[in-house]
Amino acid sequence: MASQGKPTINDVARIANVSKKTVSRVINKSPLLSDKTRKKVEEVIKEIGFVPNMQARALALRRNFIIAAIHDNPNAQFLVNVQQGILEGIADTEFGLMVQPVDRNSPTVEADIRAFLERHRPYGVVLLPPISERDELAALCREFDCRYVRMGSVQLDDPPHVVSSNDREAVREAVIYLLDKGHRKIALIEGPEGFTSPQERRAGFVEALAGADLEVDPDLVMPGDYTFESGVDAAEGLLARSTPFSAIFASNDEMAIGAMIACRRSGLRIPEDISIVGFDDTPLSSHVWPSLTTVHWPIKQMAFNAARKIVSPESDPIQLEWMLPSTLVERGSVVPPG
Amino acid sequence: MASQGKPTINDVARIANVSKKTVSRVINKSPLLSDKTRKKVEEVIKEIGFVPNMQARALALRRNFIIAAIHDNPNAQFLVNVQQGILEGIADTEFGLMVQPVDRNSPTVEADIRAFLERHRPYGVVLLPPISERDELAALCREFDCRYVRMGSVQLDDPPHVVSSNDREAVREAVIYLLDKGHRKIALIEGPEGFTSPQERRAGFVEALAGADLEVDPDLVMPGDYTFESGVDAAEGLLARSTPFSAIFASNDEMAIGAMIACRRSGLRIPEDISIVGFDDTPLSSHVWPSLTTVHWPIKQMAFNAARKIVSPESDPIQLEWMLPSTLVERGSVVPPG
DNA sequence: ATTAATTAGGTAACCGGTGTCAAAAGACGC
DNA sequence: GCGTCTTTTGACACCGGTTACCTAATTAAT
Repeated sequence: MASQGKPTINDVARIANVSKKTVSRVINKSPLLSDKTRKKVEEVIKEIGFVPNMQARALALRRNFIIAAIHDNPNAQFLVNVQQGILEGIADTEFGLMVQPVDRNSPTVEADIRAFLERHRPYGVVLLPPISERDELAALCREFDCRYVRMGSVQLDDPPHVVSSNDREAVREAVIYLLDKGHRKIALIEGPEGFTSPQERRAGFVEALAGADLEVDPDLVMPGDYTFESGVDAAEGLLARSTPFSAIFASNDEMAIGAMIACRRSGLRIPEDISIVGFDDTPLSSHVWPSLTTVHWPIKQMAFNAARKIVSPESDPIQLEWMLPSTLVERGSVVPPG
Repeated sequence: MASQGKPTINDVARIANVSKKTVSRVINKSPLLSDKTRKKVEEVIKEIGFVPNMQARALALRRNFIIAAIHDNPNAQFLVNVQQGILEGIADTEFGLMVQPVDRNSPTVEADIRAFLERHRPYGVVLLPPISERDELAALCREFDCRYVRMGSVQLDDPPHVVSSNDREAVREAVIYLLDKGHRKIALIEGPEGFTSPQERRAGFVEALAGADLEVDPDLVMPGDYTFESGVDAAEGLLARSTPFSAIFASNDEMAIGAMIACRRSGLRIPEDISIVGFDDTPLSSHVWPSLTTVHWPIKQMAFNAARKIVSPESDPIQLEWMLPSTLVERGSVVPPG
């Protein structure tokens, strides 16, 4: 039977001696249906192992059961966390997850995404940072009558469609934590330019120093691009400048770990000589030695919320927060200076 | 126009003053069609921005354009590599990628996967290791008339459906490399039991030693489960046993890096006191200090080949290899002993 | 020129579900 | 027992494509 093609709604209708529509009502749990017929049909369904065909349903309903995650972020851990979050968010539904990476630098990004949406017409889209910041993509989703949620590190001005984290505040707290430990000369390794998340993180850094009546020393600020290597380079750059510092705040964990390694190569001990704080709380951060004190970025929870927002927009029993706090995770890479 | 619902094949037919079927022929590049009509229809298509509806096509063709990656491997880098490989493999097609993680330990894995296949009926499935080793899953795919390719580290007995790497041979070479450097006491940190990939890697290890007339010292073999922590534990265990050794082969990079850290905590220098070789060639392996000499596992290429095999089973211009070599990448974690 | 072989294009049914609306069945009041 | 109201069910068209089959128009062959 299985190999003879899967049974269809027509088979069920014929065997149960009812109309297609009645079977349709049963599988859609329509309330206007007598218990007797419902039971009868359900038995037939179970007996012949009928499973409704999604493709047909998608055509008739003019909507499918697919959520797409569109991203341009090559970081593996980030991506996997997001995927897990979304998958948990749709776990009790009929939805499935598609992934579509795009190249942020390609001149055809927009066309590529359009082609993807045209082809697969996902019911909903989760736009991942940093490309989620582009308003054109949101417009594209609207054009395709496609629900969308943008994940970001900043309050994008697209109210019902945003799930964000409060990076600025979290960085502020992290730097205040360093200040409380007694650090006064704190270096900053920044993220790539042109995106809001590094900006927010920088803003938090600046605010924290300002709160302690300190100014940002340009000699203690180094650019980076969120890669391990850039963290190494940045730390080496800082060390070369010979402006003393006792702590580093790196805008993400990878760079923080790169910085740790660069410091160690220069004969400095972590945390005795240099304290380091990262951002993201990747698994790696607890694996390095010493383990990295870092800001937990609730990316998985954000992705979960984004997915819930798409699959059950209003009536979700869980009260979902659209602005999630990032929180400091104290580990072993910070001690008082000196 | 865009918001008024997307144009359909009927719109094209009406405007171009031809039948639906003719339009269908155009979009399917049917050869039995005059250039004149083709051009006329193509113009209309372009003009009104018609894009064929996949859902409808899927229903009529009784097949959709989705490849699913089913996996139970939580390793982020692995997963992302595989996804990238598959995506590159389908890049010039109309296919999209769905991901479906499963819990290998759940008693309902099989039912879960069945539900997934029933719901989404993907055209093809790439089964990722280690769960790809389970023959029941292959049977499931066959039951659903679903193309499938199993990725593995060993020649599974399912000929046209397997893409594998030659782990055993690669490990053999890696250990011979250590032997050539002069190491005689080489420890092994194994992967989790019950899967073939660690077995293959172990077999390669044993073969290499045998080739040098050496026997495996049980004191120098430690179990692991491919996690960082287990690498730390294993190395500590080895060190505690006080059977001397000058090199470690770890069955994957994470454990190798865990072992590096454990050794260093014990005051041993890498590579001066202990040489270490890993397996996988994750990005991390070139980021640690010293960088890790490791076996490159061509997982991305395997995934690419798997995808090609699904989307163009016979006629692929590229001659695809189904057994890919893993090759040694020499970096900084190995020196002669003593 | 006539017929046969090709080629171009159209018609209608179908893929497997869903919406609309009306008919049938049951419940209720008198 | 009859009409009315409500609940349950079915007929039918439709979603947007495809296949199978058929006809009309060319072209080639005799």
